[in-house]
Amino acid sequence: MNFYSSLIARCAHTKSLTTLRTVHTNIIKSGFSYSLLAHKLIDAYIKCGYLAEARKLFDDLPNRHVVTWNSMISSHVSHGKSKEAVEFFGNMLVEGVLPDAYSFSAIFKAFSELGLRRHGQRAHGLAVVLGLEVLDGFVASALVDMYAKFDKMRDAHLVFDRVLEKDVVLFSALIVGYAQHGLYGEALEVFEDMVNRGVKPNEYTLASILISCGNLGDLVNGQLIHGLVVKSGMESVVASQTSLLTMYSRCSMVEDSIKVFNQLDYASQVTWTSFVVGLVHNGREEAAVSIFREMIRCSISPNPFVLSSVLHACSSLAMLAVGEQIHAITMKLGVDGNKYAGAALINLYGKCGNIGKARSVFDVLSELDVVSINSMIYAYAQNGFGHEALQLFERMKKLGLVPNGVTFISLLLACNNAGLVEEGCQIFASIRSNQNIELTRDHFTCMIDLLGRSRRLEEAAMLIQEVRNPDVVLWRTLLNACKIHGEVEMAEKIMRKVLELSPGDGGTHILLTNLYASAGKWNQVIEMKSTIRDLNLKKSPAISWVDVDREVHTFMAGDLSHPRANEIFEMLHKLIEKVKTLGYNPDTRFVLQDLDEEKKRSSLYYHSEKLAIAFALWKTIGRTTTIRIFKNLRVCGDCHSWIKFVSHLTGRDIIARDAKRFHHFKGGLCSCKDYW
DNA sequence: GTAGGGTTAG
Repeated sequence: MNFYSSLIARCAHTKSLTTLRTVHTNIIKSGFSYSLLAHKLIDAYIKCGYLAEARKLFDDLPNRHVVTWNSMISSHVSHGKSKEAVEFFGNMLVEGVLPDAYSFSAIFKAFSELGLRRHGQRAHGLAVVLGLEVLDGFVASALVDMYAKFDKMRDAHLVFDRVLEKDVVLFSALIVGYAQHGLYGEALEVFEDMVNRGVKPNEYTLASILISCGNLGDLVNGQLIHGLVVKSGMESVVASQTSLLTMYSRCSMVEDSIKVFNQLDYASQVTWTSFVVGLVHNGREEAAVSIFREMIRCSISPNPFVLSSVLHACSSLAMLAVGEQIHAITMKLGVDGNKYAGAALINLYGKCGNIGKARSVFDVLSELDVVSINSMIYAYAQNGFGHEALQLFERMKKLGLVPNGVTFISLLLACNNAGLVEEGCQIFASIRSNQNIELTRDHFTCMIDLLGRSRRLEEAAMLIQEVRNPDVVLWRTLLNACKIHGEVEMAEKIMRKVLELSPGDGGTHILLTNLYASAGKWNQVIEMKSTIRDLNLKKSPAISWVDVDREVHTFMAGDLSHPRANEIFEMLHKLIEKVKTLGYNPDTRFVLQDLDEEKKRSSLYYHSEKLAIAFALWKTIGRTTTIRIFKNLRVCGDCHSWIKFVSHLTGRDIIARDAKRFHHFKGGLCSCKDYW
């Protein structure tokens, strides 16, 4: 008996299941009544992680003691089998065995995991009746944790208050609860209380409290707690390090977060992830990509968090090639159906103008939610696919998902970029009647742009009246519409309004100058230019860039600085002569200087977007790849027409992303259907 | 003889 007993104990200690089974068989063979050893066997099977066998023994056991019930309950909870744990708990009550502190501390977690709120409350009542609620720290902290997970922070705090001897775990459970509900100030208050009472925080407490400081942007407390981490010797604990790093990056102290990272002996997957996320948060996209690469080199498998984050970095830099590599990694890991990674991929392809690929990512998503559909609607919107965006909105409604503010902004943008005025008006009306969506300035701006550009200027002006504090952007949107339709008088009125709001607004002066120029009012142009000079307003220069073979080349108008300028200009001249025979006629209305016709024409020829395209075509002669160019301002009308001819002439697809949207040129046509 | 809380994302 003692012999077997110690054998079982050894198996449990070394977690060797095979030996345990041999011992078990031998006990049966020896004809030994093993009911005396059964408890030990159950315990050993649990320690070896073999719950099925433990259960078999347990089911055959006569007189089951509360300790064995507890073992069955807690082992099932910790193996993620909360449903079974709840069944054990119920059966235990049916058999008339009273639960003790051990049973409660395990079972509350099962309830919260299964979302069984009423069960949890009933069990809480029983714990109160049995006098176990607040006397045992384990029970109380499990209760606090359960209520926090049920979003009942008030109940959590009430239980907490009733406990007389509060230990570090109880404090931490409440702090974590507050922090996870975004109540960082409350978390800090509890932490302060804890320190005042002389309860020493541990790594769990510190991790949560650092996150709270970070999210509050409270660098002072953050640094204080950093000191505490060092003092309590918790510096080398992965979670403390990760939270420290996150705290510094949320407080915009990137350099400090880099310092923390560089001092690590070992970084876990979560640490790498936090670091990359922090860099992206702080606009350090390139650093984020290179850290991500290092992570891969260190054989750390990336999770959807870091993939999503680094993909966002790629989209904001329009690094399509790198993004595609990461897409490949995502597929290899089999997480391309993950909604976070998927939304980031859709965003990437949308921002790089590859709507087909965005859609194919969307189609393999394993779970559709509002955000993932929003990403796809936004991608369609940016690229001028209005009808497709609207169709997706219908699908969203059919799936029973509730559209949010972002959905409506994307839909209005989609209508705007596709010139779908009536549809846009309908969407706007449905936002008005939707109780759950607040009409924001962005919604108005979009709508005013849509109406204004389709010459419904009066309606657009009426709409502005509804906005409480119309800002410069809003007025400038209307001004832009006036410019498109040559409405000088209205524009002048608006100009006065804008200058009241913001006397030195450069963009407005430039818009009005351009309007006078396109209306041929050169005297006013000269006047405006001198005002601009007096105000010392600078017009941001037009820049276009193009990514050829993973190298970015930048061009300004008439730019001779490129090392291959000769070849580029030669190519450009050839292109211009050829497209002229196809019907291209330089449109000098887009030259905003008072020059003679010939000079106006030649100033058009050297616009930055034309140079970028000529370069890309020269560099990729003989290939059929799509050319992608980017421009910091809106693409010029003459260039737009020229690019259409070039796409027809060369048979190449050209995608231009300007400050506002995408243009896909193919076979002499543009996806915007000349409406932008 | 059994038990508690943490760090990463649109």
